Amino acid sequence: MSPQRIFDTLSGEKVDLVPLRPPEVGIYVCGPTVYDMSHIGHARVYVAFDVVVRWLRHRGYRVRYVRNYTDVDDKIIQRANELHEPPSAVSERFIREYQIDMAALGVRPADVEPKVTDHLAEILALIERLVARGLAYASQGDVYFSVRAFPGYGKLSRRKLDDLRAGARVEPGEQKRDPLDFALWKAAKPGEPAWPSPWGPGRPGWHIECSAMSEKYLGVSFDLHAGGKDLVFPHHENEIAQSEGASGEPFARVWMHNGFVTVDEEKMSKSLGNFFTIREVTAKFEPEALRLFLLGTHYRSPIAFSDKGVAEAERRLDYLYESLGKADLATAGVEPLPNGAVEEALGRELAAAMDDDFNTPGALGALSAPFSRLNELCEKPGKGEQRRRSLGEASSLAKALRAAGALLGLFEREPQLYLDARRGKLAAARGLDVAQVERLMADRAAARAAKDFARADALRAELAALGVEIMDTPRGAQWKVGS
RNA sequence: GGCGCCAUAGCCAAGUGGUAAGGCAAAGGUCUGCAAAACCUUCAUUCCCCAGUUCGAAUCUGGGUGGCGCCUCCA
Repeated sequence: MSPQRIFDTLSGEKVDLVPLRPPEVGIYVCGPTVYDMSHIGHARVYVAFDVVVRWLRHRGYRVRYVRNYTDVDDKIIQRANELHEPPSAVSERFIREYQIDMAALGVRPADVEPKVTDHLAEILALIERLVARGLAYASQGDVYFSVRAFPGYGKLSRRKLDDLRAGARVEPGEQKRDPLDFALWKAAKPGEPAWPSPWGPGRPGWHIECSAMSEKYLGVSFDLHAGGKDLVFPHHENEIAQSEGASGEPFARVWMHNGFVTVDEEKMSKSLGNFFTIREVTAKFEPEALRLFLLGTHYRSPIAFSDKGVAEAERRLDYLYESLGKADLATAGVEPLPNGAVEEALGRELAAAMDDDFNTPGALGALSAPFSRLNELCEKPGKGEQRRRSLGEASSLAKALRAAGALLGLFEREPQLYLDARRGKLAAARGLDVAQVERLMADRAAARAAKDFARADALRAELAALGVEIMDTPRGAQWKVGS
């Protein structure tokens, strides 16, 4: 088997995945800070790495996937104050909302989803190790990491300490020895959530949690660490400093970072205010269409979010489900043939794309020809023995396509359920009276049976005015709501 | 200012040395009572510009232009 290629931020090139303890692969993905609804940028990360995990498992790796929740943080506290709620109520609510969004997008839960608030002991132990090794120091209830004491600092983001100096920020009231130093532990101000520590009551800094929790669940050294590109510096750089500083061992072997979602050529972000929540988009479009849209661009490239783009993905998704639904009807009770050249090509092209740094656009491209073939077989199966062979091939092809889809987290639903739900939603959006449509459809069927084509066409026009498209099939007329 | 990324058809988007995947849109066709859907065909002698390396470059090197990102919370 050819090796899995992955672009590694640390080395700056594509590398072979060489697991530390094959066939196990440990992956840590930085999860959300739960203080608000998730936006499309979050959708992108978690869809991207959901596909990575699905693919690695398909390749036979035993993946241990850890994705945390940051449930203590300045922004959560601020939000809690605005809402006059305890911070824990805010974080718990947005964890639930996040889970709803992820489920809608077909993002499977990780194997371990640790929360910061459940890992104070591990975090405090790690900070103490850093202090003991001379890499961290306490200062008036805070504890800081001493960046200049860790020789490898900057290796992930390719920065020199002296270049960083100019931009380093010092918050008012901070007691750093060096502007580059960052907080491991923050002394609590009155009214803030706090845990006891050797340095007084306080809470963890942002970066230390990932070092502590990845070590607990994946070990000091592990295979893959991932997140959005914006985490390279300082978050992931700081994690390396903390983890390697404390252990003296290498931290994550390979680092993966996904590109941004942009709107009007700019990064989608909270501070710019140009973000769309996942919930807003999935109210308008099929959640799965958003997933398909996201997978249409390689995970490392920027992707320009637009309604137009998602709408196009949604039409494509309709096609995929309609094709599979057609195949289900046509091949009911048909014995599938053994896999042939089309299935073989599909598997090969899919693997070639995915093995090369998870090239999902390439993988989607590999689906096109087989779907065309599937439609051809189902619509024109021929007669007699020819028909048996056509439908047998269609049956095995549909199976192969579903398996391919499952690797990408696509078209896993029953086509008929998808199509019914979709039609219902579109009909409701248009305020269509489904009973009336069915009545007109029945009238038209009667007119057609009586060869009264003038009346049939008049009824078609009437339905078209309502936004209904008619499809005459060998099994009778079908209808759908035009988009 | 420092560091990094990107530029492929009307639109979206793969492809990182061997002669431009795929999707959308568009045009023609097959099928159909007429349609729709589906299927078939057509659709970049060319990959931002200039120079270079090479038998050969969208792919490598140098220069330019344009855009974006990180350096501060961010996925």
